[in-house]
Amino acid sequence: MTIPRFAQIKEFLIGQIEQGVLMPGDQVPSENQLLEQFSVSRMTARRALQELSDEQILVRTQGLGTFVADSRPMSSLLEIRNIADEIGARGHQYSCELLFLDVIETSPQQAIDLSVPEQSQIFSSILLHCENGLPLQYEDRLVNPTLVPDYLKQNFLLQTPNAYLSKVAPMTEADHVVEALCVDKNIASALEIAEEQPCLKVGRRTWSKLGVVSFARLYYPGNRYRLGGHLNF
Amino acid sequence: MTIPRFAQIKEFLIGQIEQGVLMPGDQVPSENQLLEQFSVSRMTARRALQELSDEQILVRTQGLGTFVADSRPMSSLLEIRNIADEIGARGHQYSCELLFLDVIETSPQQAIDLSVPEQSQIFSSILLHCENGLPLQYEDRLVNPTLVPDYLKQNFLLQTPNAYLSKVAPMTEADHVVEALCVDKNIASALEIAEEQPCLKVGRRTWSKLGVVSFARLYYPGNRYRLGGHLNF
DNA sequence: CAGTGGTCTAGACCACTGG
DNA sequence: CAGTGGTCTAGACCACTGG
Repeated sequence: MTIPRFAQIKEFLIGQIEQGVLMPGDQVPSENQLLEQFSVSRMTARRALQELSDEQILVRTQGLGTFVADSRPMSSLLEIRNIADEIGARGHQYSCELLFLDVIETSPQQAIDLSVPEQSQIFSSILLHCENGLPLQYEDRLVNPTLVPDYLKQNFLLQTPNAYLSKVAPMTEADHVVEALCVDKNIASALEIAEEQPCLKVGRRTWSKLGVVSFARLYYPGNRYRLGGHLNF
Repeated sequence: MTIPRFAQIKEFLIGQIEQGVLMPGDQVPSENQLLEQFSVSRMTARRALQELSDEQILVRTQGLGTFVADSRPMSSLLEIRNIADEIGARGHQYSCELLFLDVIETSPQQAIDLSVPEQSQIFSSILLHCENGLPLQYEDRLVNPTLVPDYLKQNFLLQTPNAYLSKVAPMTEADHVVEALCVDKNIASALEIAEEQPCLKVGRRTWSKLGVVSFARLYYPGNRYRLGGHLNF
C-alpha cells in the first residue's frame, strides 16, 4: 500500500516538470544529489531516473547528466500535430479563418460523439486552416464546456484550438476514424474545391484524465493532403 | 565493447524463444536459477528478466514466476491486420479473387517504392478481397524476390499475401501513406463502384531485418470502409 | 580532474502464490 | 511451507564528459 521510494522520487520529478519548475532541456538532480535529498541508496535514486528515461520523459548521457526531454513523443502514426506547426515546418505560410464560435445544443449524434447527455449546451467552433492562402483543413469541433469553460473566450487566430486544448486539458487518449468521401456544398466552397472532389475526413475524439474533451471532424482536400505514419515493431 | 552480463542473459533467453525451446506460456528460469546458471548477482539476473518484461517479451507475476508472453502486441493505430481476419472477426464471409501474379520489370517509381535498382525483375500480385461477396479491398502489391523467392508459388486464395509474408519475412517496420482519391476505370470496375466514388488509398511499405519486403497499394471504396485507431499517451 | 551515468555484487526484508 | 518476484541497501569499479 505504501508507495515505493523510487516511485516517490519519480512523482517528485514529474511534479517539478508539470509545474514548470523543470523545463525541457533543464538538467535534473543527479543520482548522487537525489541520493542525499531522499536518503536512499544510489540504486533507488537511479531507478527513478532510469524509468523516467525509459518513459522518454528524461534523457540521460553518461558523463553529462540527466535532462528533461524536449517533448513527450507520441505514437508516430496519425500523430496529433498542430496544423499550424505542420505548415510552418514545411516552410509555408499559415493562416486561419474563424467561421463559427458559439454555444450550441447537441443533436443526438453530437451528444454521443462528445459523451454528454442529449440536448446539452456545448461549445462549437469551425475554423478554416490555410497553407500559403490555400485552404487545407476544415475543422469542425465540439468541446465539452465542463472541462474547458473558457473555450469561447480564446482568440483562435493566434492559437489553434488544438494548441489551446493541449495546454488546458492535456490529452491522455485519442480515437481516430479516417475515411474518404465527398463533402457537402458548404464545406466544399470553404475548401475551394468542387463538390465531386474526394476528401479525407479524420474524426478525432480526445480524452483527458477527466473525460472526453473534444470531438473534431477534420476535412482535407484529397488532392492537397495525405496522412503518413511510420511503425516500429 | 564487452557485452554486459544482463544483456548476455537477455540474448540467451531471446535465443531460446526464437529457437522454439521456450514457447509462449512457458515458464522461464527464475531469478535464482539464472543467478546460479550465469554466476551473477540476483540484481543482474533480475535486470535481464525485468527488461524483457518491459519489452513485453516476458510476463512476470509475483509468487508465480516469469513466462513467455503470448505474442508481441503491435501499435494499435493503423495496425497491420489481415483483411481476411478482419472480415471474419465481423462474422462476415471472406472471399478473394486473384487478378494478377507474375514477374514484372520495375518502372522508376516502383523501383523507388521497393528500394531496388531500376529495371529489376520483381514479383507483382493483384488481388480483390471481398466481404459477403462485395469487393472491399483492391490489393496491388510489389514484392522483393530476393527476400521472398517463393512468392509466386503460393496459393493466395488459401492464404493472403499479408499472412504469407508475415510468416516468411517477419515485419520489423512499416510505413503508411493514407489519401483520398478517385481511382482509375480498371480499379473502379473491379471494386464495382462508379469512377466518381471517392476511395481510400493506403500505401504501405513493410520492412524485415533484411530490407524492404513489400510495397502494397490498398484501395477501399470510401462508402464501405473506414480506418480506425486508438492512441494512449 | 571531479562529477556523471552504466554495470555489478552480496546481502536483506517483504508480499504474494501454490501445495 | 518453499519458491517466486518487488524493493532496497551500501558498497565497488568503470567509461565518459567537461573544464
